[in-house]
Amino acid sequence: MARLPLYYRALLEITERDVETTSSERLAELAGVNAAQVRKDLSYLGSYGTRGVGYEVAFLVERISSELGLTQDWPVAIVGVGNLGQALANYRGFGARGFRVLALVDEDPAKVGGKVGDLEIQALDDLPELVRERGITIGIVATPAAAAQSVADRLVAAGVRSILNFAPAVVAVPDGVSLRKVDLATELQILSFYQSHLRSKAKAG
Amino acid sequence: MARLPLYYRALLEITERDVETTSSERLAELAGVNAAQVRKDLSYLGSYGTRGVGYEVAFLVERISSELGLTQDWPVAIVGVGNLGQALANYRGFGARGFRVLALVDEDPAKVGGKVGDLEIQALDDLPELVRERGITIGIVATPAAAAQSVADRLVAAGVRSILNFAPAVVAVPDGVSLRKVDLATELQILSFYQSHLRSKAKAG
DNA sequence: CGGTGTGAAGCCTTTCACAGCA
DNA sequence: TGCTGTGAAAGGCTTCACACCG
Repeated sequence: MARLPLYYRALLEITERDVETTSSERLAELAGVNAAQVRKDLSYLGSYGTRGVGYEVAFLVERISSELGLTQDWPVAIVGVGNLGQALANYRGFGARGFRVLALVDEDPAKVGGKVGDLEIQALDDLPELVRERGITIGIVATPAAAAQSVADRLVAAGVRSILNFAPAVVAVPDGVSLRKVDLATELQILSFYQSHLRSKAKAG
Repeated sequence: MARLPLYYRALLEITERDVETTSSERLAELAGVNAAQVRKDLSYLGSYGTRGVGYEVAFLVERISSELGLTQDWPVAIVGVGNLGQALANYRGFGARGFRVLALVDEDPAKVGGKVGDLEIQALDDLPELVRERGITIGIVATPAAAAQSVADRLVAAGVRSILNFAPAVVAVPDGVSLRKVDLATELQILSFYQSHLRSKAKAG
């Protein structure tokens, strides 16, 4: 369920305010969705609310953490150390929630051996070894479009089962591998579309 | 229509191969969607296909460009010049399609006056002036979560009607303003969810 | 009372299937 | 014959509305 991370964030916010209990309505507001939807989503995890009262914040945080698999660390490899790859490597938002960038890989021999923070950039051929030794479970593709499919193939071959693709290209993966994409140019084009048509309400996708 | 950018990209790929005509099936493959969907989407722009033959590539590129508003330049301002903001400022993928980063803004006085590439970082208070003078139409929010809402408010107040939010926070905007969000931590959490549940097929969202 | 849990309705998107035209 | 354009069916997701319980 793609909304769990939203609820998770909302609950953390509530926690910071030392509130012990919350309602679906309050959660809905913080997550920017409908209250009935919150209840339906949460009921999918089990009946953890108290009628007339609401949900116990601490318990729910625990429950969602476990559902999202945030109780353990997930070693991440970034392939393609250009502008974007470097920024992602330095981005603090990842480490905060158990995602640790433990490998940087680039095709360009001139970049191999260089460092970003504490991490050394390694060659594409080292991927299988890196995945094995560092327990990499998630691969981030931050290469140009042309390289994306072949990089994804090599990640899969190395044993990675989750891929986040930033390259502006359609990538195919075998069954059993999860793929998500973030396409910056597409996002801007969608905004441009709405701007041209003077409509309102681009969905926050 | 959120799939137009995909078709656009697919068509550009086809153009590079000097192919003059293409079918919905071929487009579907390149865009990673269903063929019937391609036809339905394109028919929404008008009946530009030839039965028994397919679509004329050059014409369709033209038509979609105009629909997406890519025939003109869109000046962009980036607010928040941390790791991510800097990377976005340097990212070539934007400029390629008419999105020009013409302003960098940061709240931190220590950063104001600094440079990223040719652009000088300016103060938040300069936003209205920047928007007016440089014709900014799109604002990119690359601040920490806590600042996101207030930055968005200031962008809107300055006259910006399209916002792309990278901060991990829910942001509200008035009617008439388009908002899209890109949440890196959420994407990873969704992958983590699928990984924990050993399922396949995370939708490429 | 107040707020959850949930069947049912409603809405929107995707897919099918095929008529119709070059 | 081949591929588009599109009505109709299917499916999925969201919202409503309310029974039920603390």
